[in-house]
Amino acid sequence: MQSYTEENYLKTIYHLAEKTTNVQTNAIAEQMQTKPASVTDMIKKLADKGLVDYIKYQGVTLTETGKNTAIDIVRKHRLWEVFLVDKLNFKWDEVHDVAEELEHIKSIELIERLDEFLGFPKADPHGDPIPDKNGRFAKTQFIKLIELKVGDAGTITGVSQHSSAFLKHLEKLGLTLGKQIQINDVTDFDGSVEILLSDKQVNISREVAKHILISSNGKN
Amino acid sequence: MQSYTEENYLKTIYHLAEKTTNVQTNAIAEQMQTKPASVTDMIKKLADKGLVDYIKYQGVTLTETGKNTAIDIVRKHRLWEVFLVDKLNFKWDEVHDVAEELEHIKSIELIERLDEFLGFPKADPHGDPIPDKNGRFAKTQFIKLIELKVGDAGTITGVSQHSSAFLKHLEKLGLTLGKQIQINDVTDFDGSVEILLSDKQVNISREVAKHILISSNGKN
DNA sequence: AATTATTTTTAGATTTACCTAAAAATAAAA
DNA sequence: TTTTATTTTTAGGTAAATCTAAAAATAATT
Ligand SMILES: [Mn+2]
Ligand SMILES: [Mn+2]
Ligand SMILES: [Mn+2]
Ligand SMILES: [Mn+2]
Repeated sequence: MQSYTEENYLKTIYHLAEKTTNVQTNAIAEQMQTKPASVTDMIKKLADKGLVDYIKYQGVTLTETGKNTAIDIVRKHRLWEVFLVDKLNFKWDEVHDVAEELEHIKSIELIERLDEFLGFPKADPHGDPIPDKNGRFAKTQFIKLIELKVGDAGTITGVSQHSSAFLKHLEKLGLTLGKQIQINDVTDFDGSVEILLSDKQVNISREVAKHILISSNGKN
Repeated sequence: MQSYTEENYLKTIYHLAEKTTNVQTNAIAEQMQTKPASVTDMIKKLADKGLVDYIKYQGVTLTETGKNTAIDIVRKHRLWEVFLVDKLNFKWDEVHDVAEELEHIKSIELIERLDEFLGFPKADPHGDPIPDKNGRFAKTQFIKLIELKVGDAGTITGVSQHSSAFLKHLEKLGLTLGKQIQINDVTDFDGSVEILLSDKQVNISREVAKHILISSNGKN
């Protein structure tokens, strides 16, 4: 049984490991809004518990057990997000902090039944995949919108940035999950992208385009 | 802002204060499965925060703020219990421990929307009243089944014992909330009570009869 | 009223999750 | 390959919530 704090560390390490194989102390500290010294302390504890492999100065990797635990927390987090949006009418930019707390409720039964109640959803409100009760989930094949070329079309199926400001911005522009888009033009001047969305046209900055994930379905 | 622990103390004090005006250290310790010394420490902290009035050796009482905080936690606890039973199909004897955790999730928005989602329920699965968002609730007028006389009738509207064993027992006997009952007989030998329930007859011990709450609706 | 029993509080420790400041190891630059 | 910069760890300490053992206050009995 892990403490809330341990669970948060495991989840953070898991997410960081999606980008770099060896997760560094400083990266964890930044993500968790804490100090590197505190991270070292916690890493030692997690290593003692067999949840991470740790060699001094070489960063950490999750063990099988550690990874499974992390995936389970991710599963809970995403299921709760679906609940908040689908059932309680939260907006997709409002759910993260509450889910951050709810993910730590310890009851297998609860999460099984919640999953069923929600109709066994495959993705959360941000398009991130929800692991099933065995921790399995399809590794979704996304392309960043910024990588599309003029003429390319696709469907918005995810975002790689979960800040409320970013999500609110997308919402205002009508760039929500499931929407069909096509690239009309890429502005020479600032690299901003002109998108065709249903009938209207929308212009988004490079920065925004980087964080929209597209499942490509045409024109190439 | 209170810690989970502080919230649990406040709730415990609130419940104990329903029975005795001055809540004693030992009573809190027993209820919270901790030692009296720990309780004294916590009481001092709660007193410093203005949540309880405390005179050494004289026990504690909740201040207005403390009472409001406690009621808010009770509200959350009971709403989550309704959610678990109504939406996730938990049995009434399975919800307590999970609700014990869920009640500490800190989000006013969450609980408002949950309340609405559930249809603003007035009572939890055990018949206990759910305070509204201003902390107000009707003080329900119950009679213990054991106090009824032969011939008296009424409706089961609550229980004063929440242990899983007790609730499972009631369920098996068909003595669930909303059921109409009538007292057929009280056995001389052991004081057990013979109840008419729909068409069948049920015999319950004095101990069980003490913890069933009836809203009397007839024959007197 | 004195004695005994119960309740409550204090004193001193422990564990968890943090912190700061300084030392040690590793990586990057000159 | 030194020197410098960055990263990571250690050393020593704090605050929250607990504990045990012992002392103090209150309540109950003789
Ligand atoms: Mn969390
Ligand atoms: Mn999400
Ligand atoms: Mn609780
Ligand atoms: Mn209840």
